[in-house]
Amino acid sequence: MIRPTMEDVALRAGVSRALVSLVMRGSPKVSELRRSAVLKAAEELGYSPHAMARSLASRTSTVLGVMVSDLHNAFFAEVVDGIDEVARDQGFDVIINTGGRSPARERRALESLLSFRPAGLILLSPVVPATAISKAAEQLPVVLVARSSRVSTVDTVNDDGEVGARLAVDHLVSLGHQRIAHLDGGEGTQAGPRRRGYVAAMESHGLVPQVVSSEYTDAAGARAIRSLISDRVLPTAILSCNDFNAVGAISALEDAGLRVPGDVSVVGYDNTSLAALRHVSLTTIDQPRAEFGRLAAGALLQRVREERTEPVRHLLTPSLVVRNTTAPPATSRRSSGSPFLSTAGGDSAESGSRTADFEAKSPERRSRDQEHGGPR
Amino acid sequence: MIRPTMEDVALRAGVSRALVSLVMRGSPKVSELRRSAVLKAAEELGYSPHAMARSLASRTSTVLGVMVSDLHNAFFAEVVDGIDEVARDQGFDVIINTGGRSPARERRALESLLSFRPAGLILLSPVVPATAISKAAEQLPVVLVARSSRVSTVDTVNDDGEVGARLAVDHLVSLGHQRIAHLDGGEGTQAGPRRRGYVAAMESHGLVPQVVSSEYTDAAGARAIRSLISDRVLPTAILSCNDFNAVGAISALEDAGLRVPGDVSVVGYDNTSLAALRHVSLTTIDQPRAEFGRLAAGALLQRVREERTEPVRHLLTPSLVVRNTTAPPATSRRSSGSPFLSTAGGDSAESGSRTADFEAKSPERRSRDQEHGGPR
DNA sequence: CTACAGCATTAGAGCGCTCCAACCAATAGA
DNA sequence: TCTATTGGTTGGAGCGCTCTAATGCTGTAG
Repeated sequence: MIRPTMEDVALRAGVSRALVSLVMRGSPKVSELRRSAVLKAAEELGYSPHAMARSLASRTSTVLGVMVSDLHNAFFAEVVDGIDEVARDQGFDVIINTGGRSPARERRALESLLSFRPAGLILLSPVVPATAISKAAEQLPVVLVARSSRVSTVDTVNDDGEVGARLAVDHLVSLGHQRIAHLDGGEGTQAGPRRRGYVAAMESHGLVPQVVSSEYTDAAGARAIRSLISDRVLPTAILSCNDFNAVGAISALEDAGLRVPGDVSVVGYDNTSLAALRHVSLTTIDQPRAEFGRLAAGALLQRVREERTEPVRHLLTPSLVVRNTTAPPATSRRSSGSPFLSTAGGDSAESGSRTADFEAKSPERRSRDQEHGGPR
Repeated sequence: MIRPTMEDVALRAGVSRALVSLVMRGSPKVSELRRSAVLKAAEELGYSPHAMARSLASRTSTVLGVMVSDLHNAFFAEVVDGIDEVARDQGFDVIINTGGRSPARERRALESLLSFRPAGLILLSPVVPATAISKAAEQLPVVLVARSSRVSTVDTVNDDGEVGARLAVDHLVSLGHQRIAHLDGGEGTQAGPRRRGYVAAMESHGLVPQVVSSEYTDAAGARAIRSLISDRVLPTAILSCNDFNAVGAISALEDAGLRVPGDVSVVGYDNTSLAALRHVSLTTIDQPRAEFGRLAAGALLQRVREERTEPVRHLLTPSLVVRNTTAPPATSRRSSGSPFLSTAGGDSAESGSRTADFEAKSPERRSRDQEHGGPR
């Protein structure tokens, strides 16, 4: 249970501790003779450097701290992949922490991460108050992902929810839909931009927005649909605030005897692995998650190396992924649809002519099966 | 960007560094006067102790390292929840790392974790060779979750896959099924016990096991079903190796015009959040994941405190969660079923009488909606 | 008045490492 | 021959902290 120190290696190799240090750091100014002797001794002793002592002595760190607000969400796993990739390339280690979406726990997690004196911090969608973030930013470089900030010492990486919502609306309009409702994400940080994008896109097509209050869960999606049905104001297409919500919406629609996409089209948001399951096969908006991670790590390392002091605000463009939950609306003339579909509204007739100007950005259909490994 | 040290606090409070140290560690042998003076100075300076310097000086650590083999899998998130809970209670910090299911990356992740000289290590379903694990175990306490080991210095926490598979088979038999196939998990660590449990359960009911080679992905589940259909040996019930596989199987069944559970019942394994989605509503086997984490952390801390030296092997009992993908088989007399159902086999007629002796262990139906938060 | 607790406080060594300045050949230049 | 120069090597200070032993300071007993 006791690990050998540099002193032990030096003794065994018959050199000084300082020389061992040089070898361990790959210094070029060590003779081949000594180098191999040291390496051999280290190998025999099972020595590996003590990261904390090293960073204490060098007053630098090769560690990046990452706080994940919610480990249950696979969204973050992919961001971490991107971070990991860049960090590894540049010789940095990553340590992760989680706050479980609770401000108190997150605060503790932040403190804990800080106590390691990492070179920098990446916070994935943190829920702690902005003051806690800017306080941390006084001590080391901080990058925020999926959360915005106005503090000039922190960089941010976000997706452009307005563009994403617009992509979805354009897609539905190009299919011929005119009555498109948005199941809103409520308080969620990204709900605002998505809602704004939806409203703006609808208006730019001359259509009437219909925002239904909902949440980021499948239960909330189902609830919203049931209320639309009982109010007899069900549209021909739904844009959910995220994939979970969309899946809940689909269930409720099917429970009511409606077919997706036959009677109602549904678009999700996030392109979680859930959406890619053939059983679900959800048309949705994809965010370049790994790219989020790469950009975040890149921005952080720039700060760490003091190559930049002005803040960077990455706003990534999401893309549309067309799968099997969207289709042209059932033509109202044939009226083959359900009795739930309301006949009111639709005061814009010319929107069909805009179909042509739609074009999905890099639609991806690649299978994501690899990602679904079960526990072993 | 420069953090204050203990020295700074001492100076400002007009005391010695050693006294500050005592206050920081909550020592009782400090007068109230000095204590508050120190605390005030620390607060004003925004001081917080340097974890690495502390652990270096004290030659102890309050950090538990956790290596997660796959962050994308929500299974591990819940295990981490359990670990976190216990660790926090006992004043330990948790740092997480991931190896992305690649032995090479995992090895590096292990090294990285080790370089922090944590008090102990928990490895969640690692794929590194056993030698790497036992080498690590020479340096600090190690607990394995979802992977077994024979090394006497490492503790393990696993679910009893044999019992889980038996629960599933018993459930299906109690519904009247006799032709039950198992879609096998192949090389996955837990696939063996599940397969053995399935075979043993089938035989104990006097039924003929039908093991179909598959994998832990939804694509593999679909593939397996298609081959069963084309071979005309589709049973009335399927026990998948995990939930993803089950969802793939269900899709393939539905694509072929079969109804679940009307024509074929399907049982998953793991009770991932996926299974709980109302759109999926999968009957499955639940593992007490948070309990895994709690037990792992508990076992680790025992070793850390040197309260125990003999290995501990936790084997937790899974439970059946009945949802909507299982039902009694379509009676063959009416033969309303599909042309795919083979008529061969079924050499045991008395198994129906065993229906009564089945009882699910703590079947849980509580909604897991809370867990499906989208990114914000 | 001295002795001796008992308590609060502190000096100083040291944890495993890095880094700087110094050192020591060995070679090159004058 | 003597001084620079270079490349390899080393001692020692110090990173921010803990911990042990020693210190000073009451207060009480002898």
